[in-house]
Amino acid sequence: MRKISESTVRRLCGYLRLLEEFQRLGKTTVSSDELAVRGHTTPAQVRKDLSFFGSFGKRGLGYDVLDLTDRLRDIMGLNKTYRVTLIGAGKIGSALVQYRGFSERGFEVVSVYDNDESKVGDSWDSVTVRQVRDLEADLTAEPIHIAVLAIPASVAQEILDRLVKLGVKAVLNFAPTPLSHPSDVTVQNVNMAVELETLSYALRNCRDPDSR
Amino acid sequence: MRKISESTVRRLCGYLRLLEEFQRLGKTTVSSDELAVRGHTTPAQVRKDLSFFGSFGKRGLGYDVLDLTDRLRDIMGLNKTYRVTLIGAGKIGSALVQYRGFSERGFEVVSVYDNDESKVGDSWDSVTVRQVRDLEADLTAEPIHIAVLAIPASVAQEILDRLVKLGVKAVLNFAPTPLSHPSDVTVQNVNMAVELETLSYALRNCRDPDSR
DNA sequence: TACTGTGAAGAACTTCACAGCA
DNA sequence: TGCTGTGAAGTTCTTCACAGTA
Repeated sequence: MRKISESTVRRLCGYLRLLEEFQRLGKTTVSSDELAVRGHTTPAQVRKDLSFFGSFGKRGLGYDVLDLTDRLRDIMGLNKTYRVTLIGAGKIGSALVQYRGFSERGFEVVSVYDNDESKVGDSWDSVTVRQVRDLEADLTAEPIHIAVLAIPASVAQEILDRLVKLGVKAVLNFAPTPLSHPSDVTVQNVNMAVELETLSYALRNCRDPDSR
Repeated sequence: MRKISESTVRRLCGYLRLLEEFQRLGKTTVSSDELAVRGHTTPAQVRKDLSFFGSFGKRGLGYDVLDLTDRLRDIMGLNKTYRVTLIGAGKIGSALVQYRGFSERGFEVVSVYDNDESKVGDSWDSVTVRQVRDLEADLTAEPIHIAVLAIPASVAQEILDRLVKLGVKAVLNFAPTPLSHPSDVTVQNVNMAVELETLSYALRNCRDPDSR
């Protein structure tokens, strides 16, 4: 299949969320126009995004809500449960593990690691915090699909290297530093500082934030 | 000034972080090549991004680390303190308020709101959780620069509308729903579900996650 | 008739390649 | 000589516009 751009993939996630909303509202059919208005994009964009994967609509009618939901879930690989491990038992990690959207969408946190002995052994929901030095032994015994890095920038590369050696192919990185990794490993970066600074830039350049 | 793309702005944040790193390492001068390698981009991209704002380098030499840091901080509007309010005193909100990178970079959380009476009055660090119905009175008395929405999708639009009426021009939204807002208001969306689903898509489409 | 699916046009972004300067 | 700054070329992404069909 042709290479799909990251923006398309991210929009597909959005359509999925909107479809679930339309479903709750009792709609059985939806047009590219309705998806576009609700999702702040254009009908052409919606149709183009979907067309990369096939023809899911009916001309003159639109898309069947349930059918399109299923197909998108399939395209996104969301019809299975993913085993997730969290590295770093700090505040961000804690908030993430407790986040319901996580498990609701099939992402199950099966283990938490930290190198701080005072945290090791703590019980988090149903999982116990383990020593990060046991990573190799544990992940070899019970492989995981996705690793979440909620650790300081200074140790992120080292941990990522170890995860890559263990065969992990998908990583969600909260450490504010660019990480090197083989091209068959996907690393998604989430960086709060970048989001805030983007807002700072917007305030700075569109209007003096103190001028109102 | 010409319109700068969001990708450029996000990369500028990255350069800033790298410059601080180079500074800690004692480097006084840096080339577009070094920034590119460390930031996983290209030298041409670095130079082009910077060139939108001026000529900060010396031909044959590179960029002065301290000088470029200053100029970038200025471009990004990071030479001032921003007053931030957090709406939603749940887990995400709690993790955010405690996040040090926040205050270190000049983003000061000055108030927290919730509509849950059992949370109102709680002390969070130095701020007390307030009733969200006091939003109008409080923000009129003491305006803020940035609002962070850590609330359910179902109430996010309503709260945003109230914030817009109060003159807030920058919002960081953690609610997993597209929000409508005037074009002079900047809304940055952070959506954990999208990040995880992007990883799911990558696992699904590059290699069967169970095949290793 | 109403809306999809899609080539083709247009816009935005990235990379190239080289002139110009310390 | 070495590296920046920048038009021009190349590539990717978005929008247009219309043929096709339920």
